Amino acid sequence: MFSKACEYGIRAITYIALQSLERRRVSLKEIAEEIDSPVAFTAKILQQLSKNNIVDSVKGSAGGFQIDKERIETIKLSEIVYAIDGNNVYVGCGLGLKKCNANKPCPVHDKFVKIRDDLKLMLESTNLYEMTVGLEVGLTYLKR
Amino acid sequence: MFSKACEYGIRAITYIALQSLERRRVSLKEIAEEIDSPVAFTAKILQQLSKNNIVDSVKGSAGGFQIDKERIETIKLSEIVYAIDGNNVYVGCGLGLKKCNANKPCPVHDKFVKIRDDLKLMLESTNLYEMTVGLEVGLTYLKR
DNA sequence: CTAAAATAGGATAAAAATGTCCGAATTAAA
DNA sequence: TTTAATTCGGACATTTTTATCCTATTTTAG
Repeated sequence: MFSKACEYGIRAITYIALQSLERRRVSLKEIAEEIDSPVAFTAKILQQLSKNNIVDSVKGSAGGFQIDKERIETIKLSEIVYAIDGNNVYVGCGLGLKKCNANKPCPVHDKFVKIRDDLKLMLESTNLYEMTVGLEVGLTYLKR
Repeated sequence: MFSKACEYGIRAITYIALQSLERRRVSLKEIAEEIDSPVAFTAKILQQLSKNNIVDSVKGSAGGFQIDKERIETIKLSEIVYAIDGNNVYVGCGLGLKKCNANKPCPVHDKFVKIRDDLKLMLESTNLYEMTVGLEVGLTYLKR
């Protein structure tokens, strides 16, 4: 559904959000360990998310990544996905047609629109805070 | 959502089905033209679909691809997708975790399960015949 | 001021997906 | 029986995605 980069990105941001709730700034190394992802690759993804103002990065010793506590509830899963995978998830024909739309639809246009709309709605209505809730109490996980 | 190979595959099979309704066997060349796909790559995909008994291939002059008329209504979109992309679409965590399940779920497990189940249901309940219906009357398209 | 710890970012490498080429095998028709 | 039209299948090429490496830069602490 998403690229590997996007999967790592979501997991990374979720972990950062969890720690940011307690005002802990976390290092790339810690993030990669906690979400079980390749360090350098994760760095690239976080750079991109930083440029898109989803996460704040601080250079230097004692630097790392964090998210404004107030923003954790307002950042939507859709924004993270968009920052990494662009609008590939939403746009584009299920059968790969360039100009598939309601006027000139592919044979499964309507059925795909339904699925995509549901996905879009889900991503847009899921915020970062919800994603952290289960983690604290060991109900949900970010690795394995 | 699907790989390019799978997109071409679905379009190819749909075109073959459309022609098979009138007992026309079609060549690779014709298929690739009608669905606007790379010829040699489409050949590989059709080989695979042929091995999975979704399409019949006939070698030699006047050879080509066709589907038993009776099977067109029973072949499901899900079978085509499975033959090319395997169960990637259904299985696997949205965030890329190896062992994500109801017991040890990722933070968005339930929400993804919902989307995936809907997609699965859609693919399993869509047969090849429905996909050809609009094509004959110019309501749906397989290229552009 | 220096050293250590961290992110930034360019260059490169490896792997996977996509796409091409060509000869072999098969079949129908001339 | 030869030729032409076709699929089959292996090898190769290209592009994209994933991943690594290394140096530069920034910042804190001593």
